[in-house]
Amino acid sequence: MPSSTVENYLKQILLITLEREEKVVPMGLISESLDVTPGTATSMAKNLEKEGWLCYEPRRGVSLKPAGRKLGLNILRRHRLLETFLVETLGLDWSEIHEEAEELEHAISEKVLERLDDFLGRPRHDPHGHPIPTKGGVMQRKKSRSLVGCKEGLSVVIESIDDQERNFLKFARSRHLLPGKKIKILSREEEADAMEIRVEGKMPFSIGFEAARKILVSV
Amino acid sequence: MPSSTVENYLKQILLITLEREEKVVPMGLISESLDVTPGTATSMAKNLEKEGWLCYEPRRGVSLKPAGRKLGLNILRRHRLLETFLVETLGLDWSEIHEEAEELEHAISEKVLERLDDFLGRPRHDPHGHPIPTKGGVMQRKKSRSLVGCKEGLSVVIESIDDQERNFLKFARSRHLLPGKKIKILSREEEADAMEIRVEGKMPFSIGFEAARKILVSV
DNA sequence: GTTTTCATTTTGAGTGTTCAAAATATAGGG
DNA sequence: CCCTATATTTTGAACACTCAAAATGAAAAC
Repeated sequence: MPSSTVENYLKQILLITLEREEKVVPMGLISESLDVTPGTATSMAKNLEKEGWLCYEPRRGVSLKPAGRKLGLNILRRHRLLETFLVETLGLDWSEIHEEAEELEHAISEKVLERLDDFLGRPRHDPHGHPIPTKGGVMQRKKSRSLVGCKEGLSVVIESIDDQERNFLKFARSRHLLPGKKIKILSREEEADAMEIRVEGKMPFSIGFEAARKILVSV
Repeated sequence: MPSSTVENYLKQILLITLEREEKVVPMGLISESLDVTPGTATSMAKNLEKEGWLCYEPRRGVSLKPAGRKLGLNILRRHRLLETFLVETLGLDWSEIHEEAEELEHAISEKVLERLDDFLGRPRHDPHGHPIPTKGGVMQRKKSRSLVGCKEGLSVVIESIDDQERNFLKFARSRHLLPGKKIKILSREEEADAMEIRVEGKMPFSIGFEAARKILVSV
């Protein structure tokens, strides 16, 4: 039975793999995202290789083997289902569910997870708009673009919010930047690193490129 | 923040303290109930003392300090609320919830726990009939007697089932031995170590003293 | 008052995970 | 081609928890 440390490494490596669309993940990204020193990530990578979860190529990085990918997806499923439960059923705030799910995902059994899935009505997306992998380990990956790349005048629908940071999520909710909402890009100011947008039915406001980058949309 | 190991030790020590109605808990009972070697229990007791949870008197045992008692009660609260949730909301079987709750109790935050408590309607007893400590750390202790000590002809109500063992719980449920059920003692056979009982509305059957001991009742 | 028995403690070691700091590769710029 | 900046690896140590097995203490049996 893999420890929660192992589970965290594999989940994070999976997320980085998907994000970069690149099989090999350099050690730096791992140590940074898990907040451990580089040396720790290296020694852990060797352990994970010995246990068959991934391949470790010195000075290049790691790449998930099928077993590691499967476990990573499974943890992601747990995480996202739990987040959904915390918001839908217990009414927790969008901005505080990540840390909670981070703990619970390692403690919940397969059996309880499936019951929870039933109870929630087998949702396909979590509250952030991220897809929930199926029990079989399948996760549909739609190529969504970031708000930051959208031209003036365009109307788009928010697909997901790609940041777990508390304060950013609070901001997003306060401006009604939620999955499913329609928004229009009123103007772009290249020099000011900002754009002006309007969420349907709300007041227009401006948002910096850095923040807009975290908002994924579909046309 | 106490580790789940610490939490487990304190919860178990609390349970033994309550059961024996004796402040000092000998090391043997601890190592047995947590399934660790005696040496491990001793060295852990020293750590727990250093951290202020309890007093350790060599060759006598440990006794909880207020902090340890409080944390123990808190873990017990988590455990029993989670068991209730697993049965009431997710429909898990009575006999399988103990192990599940055993894991989750260390991962759930205070905040989520209180939301869960609200969601469940602030139950006072878990599915086994055990009292759930309040948020403030109060647990009412009714002196209930065991079925094994009941005389022939007596009618009693089941208060709780004092065993977490899967197979025993399965047996109990199959015979409708559940908290709240009324039962009548039809006869006692001292020599046979068994008694014949009838659950209200069901067929009579006999139960050994060993099993009857685990069933707590009120007159 | 010895001896036996049983519970408990000590000792020495191992596992998994982590860090800080020193050593080493690799890629790019001069 | 060398030199520097950066990413990565190695080393040595620590922490929390665990075990097996030997040593000790205290109570019970003789």
